[in-house]
Amino acid sequence: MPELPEVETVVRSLRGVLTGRHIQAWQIFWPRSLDDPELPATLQQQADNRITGLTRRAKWILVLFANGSRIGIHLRMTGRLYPVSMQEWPTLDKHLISWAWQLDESEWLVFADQRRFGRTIWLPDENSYNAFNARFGPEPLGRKFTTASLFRALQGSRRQIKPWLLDQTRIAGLGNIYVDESLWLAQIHPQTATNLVPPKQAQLLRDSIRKVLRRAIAANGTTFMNFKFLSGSEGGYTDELLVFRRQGQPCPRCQGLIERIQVAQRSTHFCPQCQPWLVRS
DNA sequence: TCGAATGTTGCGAA
DNA sequence: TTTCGCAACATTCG
Repeated sequence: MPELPEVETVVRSLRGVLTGRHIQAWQIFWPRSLDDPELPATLQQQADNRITGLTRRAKWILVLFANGSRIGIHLRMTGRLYPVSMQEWPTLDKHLISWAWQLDESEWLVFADQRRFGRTIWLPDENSYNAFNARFGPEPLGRKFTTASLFRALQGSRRQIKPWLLDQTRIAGLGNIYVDESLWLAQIHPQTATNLVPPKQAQLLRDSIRKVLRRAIAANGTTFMNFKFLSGSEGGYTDELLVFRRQGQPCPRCQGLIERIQVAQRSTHFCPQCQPWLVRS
């Protein structure tokens, strides 16, 4: 359950649950999910383990501690992060769980992950956080994601636009679903070379990305098989998808048939009729 | 049995 | 230097 809106949904739903709590114990079921095997011991040695907040950067969940250290959690394809009561905890099937924190008042925070791709990293200080932060491009919903900066960046590359948008060093947080949706809304063919996108289309693309992400966040994300936030609630954006996994169905804009092709090893959905190869302004 | 699945990384070859 | 394809990670589902 992986893209920006789903991660944002998890962060918002867990912020109130985690803020102010302490991690009393850490149970590890899949050690490889930890970037640093010493992380649990390191955390225990911290004088103050109070969680002061929860934020998101790209598709990472960041848990903030009182002394300025952070833990980053990436859900990858199938990760889920949710609280579980003390009563419920013993009944859980542990083989799907990568790790779990025991919080104050005897609640558990579970990181369950069917495919076990999810990762957890340790950012002890500002230096490590800055290095982490530098790995990503601008947040698409942030102030720095302007039409001018997007157009400039597009001019600097000759790659196909779809893999370019998926590249987290260019824009942070977009994944396969929302790239297809955004390109459809902006009427840009996914294989268009980035440097051939005219300024007007760049503006439309920037606005489309923000519109799609905002609507998805408002709907609590998209649910396929694995994404559920908190205990079992489903994301509502699944019903609002206009092209993703709708191959063979009529385009909502022009009634052409949605096609599915491979672009950069990812399944890609678009309308060949109203997303021409290259759009001129 | 094979292929594909919301993601990321690293390697080697154009 | 940039871009691209592929494998790997691990598991389930159709």
